[in-house]
Amino acid sequence: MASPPENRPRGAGRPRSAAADRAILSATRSALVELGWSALTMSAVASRAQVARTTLYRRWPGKSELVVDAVADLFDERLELPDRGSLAADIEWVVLRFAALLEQPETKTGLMAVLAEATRDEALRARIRSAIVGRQKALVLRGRARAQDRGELAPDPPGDAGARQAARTVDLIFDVVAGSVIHRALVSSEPVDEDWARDFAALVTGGLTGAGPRTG
Amino acid sequence: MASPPENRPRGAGRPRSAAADRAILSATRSALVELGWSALTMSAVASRAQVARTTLYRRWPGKSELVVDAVADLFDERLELPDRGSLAADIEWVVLRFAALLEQPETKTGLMAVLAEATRDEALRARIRSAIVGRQKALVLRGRARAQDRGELAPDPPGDAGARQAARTVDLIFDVVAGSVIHRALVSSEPVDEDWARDFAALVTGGLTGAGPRTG
Amino acid sequence: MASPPENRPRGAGRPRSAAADRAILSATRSALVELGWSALTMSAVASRAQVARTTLYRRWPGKSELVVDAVADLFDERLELPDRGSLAADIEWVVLRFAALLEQPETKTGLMAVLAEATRDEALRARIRSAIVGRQKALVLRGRARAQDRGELAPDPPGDAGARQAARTVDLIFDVVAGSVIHRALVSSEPVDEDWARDFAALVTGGLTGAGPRTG
Amino acid sequence: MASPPENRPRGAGRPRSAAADRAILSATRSALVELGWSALTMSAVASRAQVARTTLYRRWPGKSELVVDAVADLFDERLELPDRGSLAADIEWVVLRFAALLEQPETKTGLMAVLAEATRDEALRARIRSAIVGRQKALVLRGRARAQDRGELAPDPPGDAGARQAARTVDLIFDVVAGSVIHRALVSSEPVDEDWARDFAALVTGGLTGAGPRTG
DNA sequence: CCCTAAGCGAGACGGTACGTCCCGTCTTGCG
DNA sequence: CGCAAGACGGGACGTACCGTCTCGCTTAGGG
Repeated sequence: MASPPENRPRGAGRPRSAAADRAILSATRSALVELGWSALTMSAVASRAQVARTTLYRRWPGKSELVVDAVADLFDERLELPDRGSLAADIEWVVLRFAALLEQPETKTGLMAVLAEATRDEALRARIRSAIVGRQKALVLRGRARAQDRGELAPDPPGDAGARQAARTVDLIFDVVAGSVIHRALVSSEPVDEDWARDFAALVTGGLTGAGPRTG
Repeated sequence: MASPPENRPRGAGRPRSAAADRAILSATRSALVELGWSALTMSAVASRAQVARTTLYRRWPGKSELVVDAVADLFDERLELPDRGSLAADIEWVVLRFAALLEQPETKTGLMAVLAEATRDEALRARIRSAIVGRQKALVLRGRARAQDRGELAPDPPGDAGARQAARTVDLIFDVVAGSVIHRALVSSEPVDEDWARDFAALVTGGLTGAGPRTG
Repeated sequence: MASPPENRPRGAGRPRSAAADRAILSATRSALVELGWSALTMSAVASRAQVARTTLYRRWPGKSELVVDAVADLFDERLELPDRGSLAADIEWVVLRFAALLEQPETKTGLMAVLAEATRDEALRARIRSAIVGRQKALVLRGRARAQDRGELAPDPPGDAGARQAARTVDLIFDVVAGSVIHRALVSSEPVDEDWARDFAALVTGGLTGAGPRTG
Repeated sequence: MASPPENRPRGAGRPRSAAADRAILSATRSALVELGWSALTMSAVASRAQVARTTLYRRWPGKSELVVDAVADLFDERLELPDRGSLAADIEWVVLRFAALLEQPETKTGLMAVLAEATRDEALRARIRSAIVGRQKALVLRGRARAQDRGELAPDPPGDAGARQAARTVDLIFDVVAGSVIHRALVSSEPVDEDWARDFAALVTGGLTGAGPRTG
């Protein structure tokens, strides 16, 4: 759940309203869709959330951080990976699932804007990774393990070297899957439909089962 | 060369200074690096370019358009693709080449910012595609043709269906290559080094030469 | 002693801390000196008095009232009028005494600020008159009586008309003395020293003993 | 005429609107009357003057300075001193004239507030003296000269000592007249009517013609 | 001796004004 | 007409206080 960091002493003083938190994040998302990043103002969010502007600043340092948290919620939804029978089918499913997320205007606008803002701000980048991107990586891990169980992929070699190699592969797959879908959807402005998903899954599966990355 | 559209009547009055154009675009790039997108102001550009703010507005409608033009220049550099002997080696070379471009702070910041801005603006998105992204696609075409000459990839089937199939594959490869590199560099914040490029190239080559996208 | 009105039911519950009252008024005075009226905030007073902001509001309705009470204390000091032997000497003494009070930064700032605030608020003006200004008038009465005893001034004529006439004169003297000193010290920004006091006393004594106000 | 200092380079750029200046000062005065010092905001002034808030800040650093200039205008009115035939009558006239000024709510509120603010700010105090208070002193000089011509007052002794003595007397009278009237009107909250003016004039004339300040 | 009503600290809350910065437009005067 | 300079109306920013409101914890009487 996305919300401002709660490392406050607690005990003294009136507690913060949890309802306000929810209202603010929700208002941020809807305002983001209607106004876009640059026209999104703290005032707009505040008035939509029926909350004073100061309350926003009490919880978040600025627009970027607020939007990151607001957008992160959207990526919190079900991350289950139903077993579709084969590695290729699993990949297709993930791709379409992710694409559906990027279809939603709020996700699209928010994600890109926040990424752009993060270009110059490593702290923000880290926040994005932990709040949004990182948790998607679990999917890759699960799908890979399942493919190994099925015998589609070779099991990890034992030992430290094997673990390192596995991690490298997971990172690679993750960048390829997420990056390709984002690029297709947001840069090329072409639909990520079933056809594309099938082509993409075939490409990746072929690469993985055929040669696979060579050991460094 | 990026510059403001020149569909002006021409003839009467003092002509616009070409030197100003150059100074402005260059100032925009340097300011973008130092300040980042959001802190980049027209005033800042104007004072760096030793130019009045009015002069900027006479040539570009706003910040986004100015930055797109300024950044586009950077992608105009050499797009040659030396023959490295194999498909995998060619891909590696392209990846590292592109990564080097993204290392430059101006490219990184500018590209992401402009993409984010474009999320809500199809006209801007088109401008980006034609000015920046599109011309990269030529590389993919050339590399693929070369691999077909070498026999690494099957030649395109004849007829319309074959051409469509070829176009689909080119688009796919392009999204995969560009997207993966961008994601690795700008989201995961991990280096796009020779090791990663080799792994990536192996993955893609395996997918292409092994199964390849099935015909829809 | 200045303090918040105590018309509270009394009996049940924890009684208010008298120490807090003292700390608050003292903190108000010191803060007033260091910060001036406009920069003086309830928060500043609270933190100096080691007291919660709420405690202030429980006792005073706002800044003006708090400052009036705090400043009034300063005018509570010794109001004795030693017999200096002549009307002129008595006036000199009063003038220098008052000037010394206005030298103190807390009195100066506080008095003017409170007067300004009172310009639009008759209730506050009344409070000031009764808490601060009014009690100074006793000095004039005493000095005048003494001068009449000495024979420097004519005794009050008997009857109502005489009393009214006496009251008018006292009011006049009071405004002249207080007003002149305040103007010299706070507007002209010139020192109220012994020379000035002597000149002033000479002027007033001359006016009083010579012609004196004619009967209306 | 009160207005922001005009020590700007001049020549380049669009000149400031003089109409705006007038509108702002006038709006300030009316807002001051209706709202009082503390409720007077820059926004209120701006909207009354049909001017952007930034325009205010371009010309004055803050509220205090703006109000000083606005109030100063009111003291710019006719400062003539008609010859009323005697020193006492002249003084009466000046007193009533000044009192009439202080009756106007704008003058009253503005003057006191500005004086209070100036208590802690010598620069502001100087500005007040030069813009408001100082020019009133000319009246005293003229009245005194006229009384000397009439023979009511002794002529100034020649030489430096005489000039110094004259200056001291003028300063004294000025503080006494202005201070007494202000105190009567704004602190005692009593009317400065013809009766009071006559009493006051009698007191001062008596002091001047009778003993007068002794030589230090 | 405990009960209870108030005091008290802390701090969140809805507001409002501040003074600054930038936007995009407009008016100047000089080439 | 281009151009530099800079005023203009407008709007968002982030900060500081305001006066009110909840909290949980003292802390005195009064039963």
